[in-house]
Amino acid sequence: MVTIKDIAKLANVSHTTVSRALNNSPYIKEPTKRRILEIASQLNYTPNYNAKNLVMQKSHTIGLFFTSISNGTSPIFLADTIKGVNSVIGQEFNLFVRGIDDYDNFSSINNMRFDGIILMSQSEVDNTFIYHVMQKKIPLVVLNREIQEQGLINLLSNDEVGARQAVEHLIAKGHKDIALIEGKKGFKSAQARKDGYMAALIENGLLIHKEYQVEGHYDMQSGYTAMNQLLDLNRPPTAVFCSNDDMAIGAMNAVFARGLKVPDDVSIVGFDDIGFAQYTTPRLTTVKRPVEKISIEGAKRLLFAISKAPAQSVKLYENTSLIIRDSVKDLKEEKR
Amino acid sequence: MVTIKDIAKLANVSHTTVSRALNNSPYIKEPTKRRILEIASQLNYTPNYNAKNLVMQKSHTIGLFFTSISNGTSPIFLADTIKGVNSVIGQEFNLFVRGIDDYDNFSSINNMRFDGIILMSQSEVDNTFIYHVMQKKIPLVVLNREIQEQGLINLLSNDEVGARQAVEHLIAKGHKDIALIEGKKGFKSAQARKDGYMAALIENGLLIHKEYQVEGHYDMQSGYTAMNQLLDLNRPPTAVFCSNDDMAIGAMNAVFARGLKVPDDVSIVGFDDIGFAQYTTPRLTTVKRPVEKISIEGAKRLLFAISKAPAQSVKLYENTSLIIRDSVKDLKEEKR
DNA sequence: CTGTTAGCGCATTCAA
DNA sequence: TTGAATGCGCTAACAG
Repeated sequence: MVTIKDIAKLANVSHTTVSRALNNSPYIKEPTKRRILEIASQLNYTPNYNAKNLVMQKSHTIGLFFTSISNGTSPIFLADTIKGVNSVIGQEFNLFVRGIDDYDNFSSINNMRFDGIILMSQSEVDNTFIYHVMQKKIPLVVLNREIQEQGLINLLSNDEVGARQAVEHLIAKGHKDIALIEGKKGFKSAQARKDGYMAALIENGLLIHKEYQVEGHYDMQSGYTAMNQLLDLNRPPTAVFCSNDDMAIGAMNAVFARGLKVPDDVSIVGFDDIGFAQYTTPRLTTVKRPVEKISIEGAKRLLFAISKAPAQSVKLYENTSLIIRDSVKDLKEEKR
Repeated sequence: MVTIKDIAKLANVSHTTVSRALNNSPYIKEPTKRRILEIASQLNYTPNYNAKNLVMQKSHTIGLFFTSISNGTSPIFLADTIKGVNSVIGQEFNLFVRGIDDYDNFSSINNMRFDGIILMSQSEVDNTFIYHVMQKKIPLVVLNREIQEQGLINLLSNDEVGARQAVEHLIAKGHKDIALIEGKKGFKSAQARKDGYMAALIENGLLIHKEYQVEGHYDMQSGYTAMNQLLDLNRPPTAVFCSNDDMAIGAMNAVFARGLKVPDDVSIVGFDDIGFAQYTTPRLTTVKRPVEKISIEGAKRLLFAISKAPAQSVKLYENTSLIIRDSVKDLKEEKR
C-alpha cells in the first residue's frame, strides 16, 4: 500500500504537504500541488479511509436499514428502495444494507460507523432502533412510517389517502359490498390502508361488515386463503380491496379456482403497483406507491443533513396514485 | 465516545491490559479481565472500528457487487441475493451493496476497505472489475457466471442444463416447432440458455429455424413484443421457451391479447421460477434457479476464505430444477 | 506557503 | 501476568 509518506519522499516534501495537495487546501502552491498529484496518480495512490475516518471522526458510510431483510419485505420493495438510494449517493460513500433483525443489540450502530442512516421502516418494533440512532446523534431519515419524534426526517407515502381513493373508486362504480384483505399485523402500512378503507365506507354511508375484513400477511398465499374465506360467506362481497398486489394476485387465483371470473363475479383492487400488476389477467387496478421516489428524496435529504445543515425535523408526504386497469366492474353500466 | 483509555483509568490498569481483556487474550488474569469487562459494559463501550481496522489492516466489511443495481437486474434476483448473503454474515460484518456501474474507476476498491467481495456477475463487462479485485488480492467469490481465472471461488447455476431440460420437456410432450425468446444480449445467462435450447433441438434431430429465435431483454415488455413477432409468422411455433419468467409472462399476455389460449394454442415455458410463476393463469411451467442457495453458499465460502484458508480455486455448479405446471400442452395426448 | 509535532483509538512489540 | 513505548495512515495546530 502506498501512503502519503511514500509520495512525500518522492516529491521531496513533508507528508503534510502531500496531505494538503490531496485535499486541495488553499495553503499550497499550484506547481507543488500539481507535482504531488502527478506522483500520486502514478503511484496509484488511494487514501486509507480507516486512517482518514479515524482522525476526521467520520465514516463515509450510509446505513440503509430495513425492518427485516428476509421477513415480510417484498423483493420489489427491497429492490426499489436500494435502487433509489443507490442512485443518489456518490462513489465516496459506502452503502451498507442490513435488516434491524440481524442485530441482537445496537452497540455497533454509532456515529463512528455511520455518517447517516436511512431506515425503511415497516413496523413499530423499529422504534427502539430509532431511539438508539437518535440518541447517538446520527442523522436519520425514516421512510414509509410516520414517526412523531422531533429531530428526524420523515418521508411518507400517503397510504391512507391512497386506500381511500381506491375504495371510493369501487363505490363510484356502484359497489356496496366491499371487503378488505388486510396487511401483515403490526405493520403500520396495514393499519393505514385499513383506515382508508374504513373512511371511504363511512363517508359514503355504507355499512361495515366485520366478516368483510379478513386477515392477510402481504403474501400471495394469504391472499388466496383470505379470498376463499370471503367467497364462502353467505353473501360474498362484489368487490375486494387487497392491502397489496401480492395478495390481490393470490385472491384473483382463488376466484379463478372456483370457476368464477374477475371482474365479472368479483372486482379486485390491489395496492403497490408492482411490475406484474399490468400483466395479470385481467390487468390489476391498483394504487401506486412512490417507494423509489421516497428513497431518492430521503437519500438526498440525508446527504444534505450530513454535509451542510444539522438535523432538522421534516415530515413530507408523497402521494400515491390510483392506476385504473381492468379488474373492477362497473355495476352501474350493467344496470342500463 | 468512551475509549479503552477511559476504561483503563477506572480500572487502574494500562490501556494495554484493557485491550487484552476485550480481545480475551490468554495473558491476563481472570479476575482483572472480569473487572474490566464489567466496567466496559457499564460504560457502554463500543470499539472504534476505524482505529481497530487501521491497526489490524482489516475492514470488517463484505462487498456485494452486482453488474448493475438499476439496469437489467430483476428485483427478485437482487432481493434473493441480498437475502442469501445477509443471512450468512454475522453482526460483526458490514454488508456493502453496490453496482459495478456505479464506479467510473476502481481505485477505492482495495483490501483496506473490503475483507472480501462477492460478485453476482451478469455480464462480461464485469471482467475488468474481477481482474482488479484479484490483483488487489481481495478474497473473491463470483456467482452466476463462469470465470476461467484461477484463484477465486466460482459458484454457478447450471443454466444450460436447465434450459435443455425445459426444451426436452417440450419435445417429450410432442412439440416440434419450438421457439426461443432470448435474454438480454451480452448477458452470459442469455447465451447459456440459448445453448441449452439448441442442444436439445440438435440432440433430438429437430430442425433449427432462424425465425424461431427472437431477441428479448429480460423484461415483460420485450416478451410481449417477441411473442407477437412469433405469432405473426406464417407457421407460428406450438411452443415457446422464454429465457426468463418476466418475458414468459409478457409472452402469455401477447397470446391472450389475440384471443388465443395458453397452453391450448401455444405452450410456454419460463426460466427462474419467480414467485408469480405459480399464480399466473395458467400456472407457468418453468426452471427454478438456485439464486439464494448460491448466494448463501458463496457467502459461507468467502467467510471461510477470509478467516481460515487462503484463496483457493473452486468451481461449483448448483442444479436448476424443472417445475412442471400448466402452461405446456401434451400434443401426444391430443392425438389419441 | 511549508514543515514539525502531536494525536485520533487501538494492537503489539519488548521489558519488567 | 502487566505496563511502557511504538506505530498504523492520516489531519490539524503551530511555528516558521
